[in-house]
Amino acid sequence: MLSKKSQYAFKALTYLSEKYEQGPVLISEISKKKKIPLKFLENILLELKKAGILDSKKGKGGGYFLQKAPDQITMATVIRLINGPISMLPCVSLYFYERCSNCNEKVCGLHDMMVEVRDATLNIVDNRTIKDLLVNGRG
Amino acid sequence: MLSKKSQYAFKALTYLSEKYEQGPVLISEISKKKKIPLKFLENILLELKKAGILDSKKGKGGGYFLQKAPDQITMATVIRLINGPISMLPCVSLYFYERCSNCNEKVCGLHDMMVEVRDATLNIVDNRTIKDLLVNGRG
DNA sequence: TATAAGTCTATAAAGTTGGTGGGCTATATT
DNA sequence: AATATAGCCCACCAACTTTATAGACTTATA
Repeated sequence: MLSKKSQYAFKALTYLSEKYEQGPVLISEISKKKKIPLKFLENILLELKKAGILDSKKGKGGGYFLQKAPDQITMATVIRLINGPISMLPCVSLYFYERCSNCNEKVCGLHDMMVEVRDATLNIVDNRTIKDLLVNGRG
Repeated sequence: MLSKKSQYAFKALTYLSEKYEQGPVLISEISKKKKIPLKFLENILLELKKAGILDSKKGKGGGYFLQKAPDQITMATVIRLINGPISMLPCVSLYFYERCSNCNEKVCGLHDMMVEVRDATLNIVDNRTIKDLLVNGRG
């Protein structure tokens, strides 16, 4: 399941997409409009910034804004950053791989099945962007 | 990600599948062979029993055994029981549905996308059983 | 009735999640 | 230069979940 933090991140990104190329947006504005706890949102936005998804400006007239176009930010990137692995097992993860302790990946039925699930999921989240979150005034 | 508990459950079910219709198997035997903490395994097996997946016999000569054939126990059933929702959001879950707090499902891009992910995942885990976990002496 | 083996209840350590508080730093304006 | 604005950073915390463990209880068999 996606954490609440991830859901907040998507709401914030949706909001910032609507304001894309319209200058910096205040954290407090996003917090208010999307009903996200201010300080928690602060952490999330900072994380998105450090990952190169957002950028910010300090001082008066400052705020946060998208660093790339909405259709250049994939769902997979955001999920991995804020939520963690997309795979159901560490041993099938592409970005968070960890060896299985008590089983041999090469002869593990569960492994094979989870690879399938991973690929089916990636097929969607790798090919969708946050632009897809705001079709027809949605969000 | 699947919890350690889920992985233990699958290992135990794999082992019990190999011994299907060969009489009760001791918890301690499964624990030893699959390297699963005994008391933890106890809880897991009991849960699987209460869900009608396993059955047991007490006293001497007792133990656990599959209540259905391995190919009659879907992955989805076990995951939902031991791990929880398969969906990435409560608002798209079929078995653990919960309404979204601050968004309208009918006009939510994230919702729509997560429905896709759910269906792609279900398409696999609904059509695989624990029999598929033990192809060619695997496990 | 002794023993084997599952069942039930309770507890607890460790880690994760969701959230807060307060001070620091950079920027714009006057 | 002073001040106000707004993001940055650090530290902490309560609640919950995960991963167990301990011990007493029940039931079946020989």
